[in-house]
Amino acid sequence: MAQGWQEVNAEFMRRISAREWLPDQLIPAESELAAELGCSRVTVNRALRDLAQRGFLERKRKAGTRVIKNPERKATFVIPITRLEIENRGAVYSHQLLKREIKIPPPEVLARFRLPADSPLLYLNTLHLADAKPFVLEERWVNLAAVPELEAVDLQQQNANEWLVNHVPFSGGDLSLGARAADNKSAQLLHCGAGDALFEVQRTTWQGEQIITFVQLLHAPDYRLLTVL
Amino acid sequence: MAQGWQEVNAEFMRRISAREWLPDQLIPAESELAAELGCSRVTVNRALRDLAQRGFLERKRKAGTRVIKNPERKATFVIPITRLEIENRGAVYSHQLLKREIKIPPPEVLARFRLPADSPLLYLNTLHLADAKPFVLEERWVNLAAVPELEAVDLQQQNANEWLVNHVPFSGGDLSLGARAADNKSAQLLHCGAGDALFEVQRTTWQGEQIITFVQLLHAPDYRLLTVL
DNA sequence: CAGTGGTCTAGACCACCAG
DNA sequence: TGGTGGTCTAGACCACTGC
Repeated sequence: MAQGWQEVNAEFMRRISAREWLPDQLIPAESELAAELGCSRVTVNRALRDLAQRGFLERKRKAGTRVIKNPERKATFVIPITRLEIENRGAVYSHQLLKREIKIPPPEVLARFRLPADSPLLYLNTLHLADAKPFVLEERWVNLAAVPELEAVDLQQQNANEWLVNHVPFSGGDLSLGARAADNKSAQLLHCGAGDALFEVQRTTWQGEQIITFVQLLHAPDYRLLTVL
Repeated sequence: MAQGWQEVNAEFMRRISAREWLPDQLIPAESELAAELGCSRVTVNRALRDLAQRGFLERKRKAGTRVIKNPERKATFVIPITRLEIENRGAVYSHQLLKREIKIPPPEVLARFRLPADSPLLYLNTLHLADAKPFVLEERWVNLAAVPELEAVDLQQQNANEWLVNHVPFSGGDLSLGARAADNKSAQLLHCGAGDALFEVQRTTWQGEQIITFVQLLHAPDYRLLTVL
């Protein structure tokens, strides 16, 4: 007789895998399952809730619980702080602030911030190095209206990424991954050839309705983002 | 007085954001918080468990619960079935099976399968198209010892991805994302220039100890993988 | 050892929504 | 409108682990 919710969870998982519960099919109600397995309904609920969160079941009040046909596999990536990512590889982190200026960004950047056409933003261009070798080239736009304190920070010492993480916590954001050929300037900075295929990450971060920062990361060749399904 | 666990959760989140609970600092025990908020300990537990799962708290028996210093942002991507990904964009899906043969793979592939040096695998080369335009080029190796039924399937009709999803459910896997320059053959198939920067996904899928398949996806230029944090 | 989180139970009320 | 999942409560036992 199953006791813990993890055992119950595993048993339900088995039934799905073994096709005892068919895709698109309703499964018994919580109370029935609880009676069958000899545990409380709360335990069944915990197990089913977990399976639903992991994408194997769909639950609706009154309608009941059904098995999902094509369970979508989800991959979770950790969005690391660059310094920690480098240090976790056992390398020494350093960074160079290549440019820092307040200016009006190009229209495609302004559009992301949903700001009027003449809004100045803080532009930062930073090269992050691992063991003194170029690791990732960062271009960042910061909405100073949202984080005015950043203007006074010495970004030679602490990079903007880290300062923002520590001072503007728990915001939302979106992420876009792709590939881009290195232009001449990037190639020079990253010590690679012009035209080399580089892994690119673009991230917009906001808090509430306000957009805080837009950052584009161009990684050195051969960089790969890894995860487990 | 907070009643539901989501309210309790939000209140705790507020305390973290507002630095009432400082990073690296222990927070009161569940029973204390329950007394303070006037709800049961289970409700507090549910709220704290959620915050821990989302990476804001670290919980240890006896040691207590503490606020994490640099909360890691996590991004979740859905790993789509190629056909559905294309159809969700409103395009018509089709695919071409370019090659299908059973052969001994190169050593770097064999190593991923953890198989002896002379193990033959099923090799599949498939081009997936959206509205008849090349979308992604797939190279796949399948361990037929793990899924012998696949050998008899007509993969002109149903692509291997879909067949595997529907017949070998709920396996684990790992994922690697990067950028790669198009070689001549890939460029021709994807209708792009040789050397173009392409977004590459490599995925290994296993069930239990057995490795089922290794697949490499080369996306057409300008493809981007999107998600929300 | 003792305090913490992890979990189970039984019973209860409620929100939702398909029929 | 009744059945379903969502959740709360109070009390209890247990596993882990820092002291």
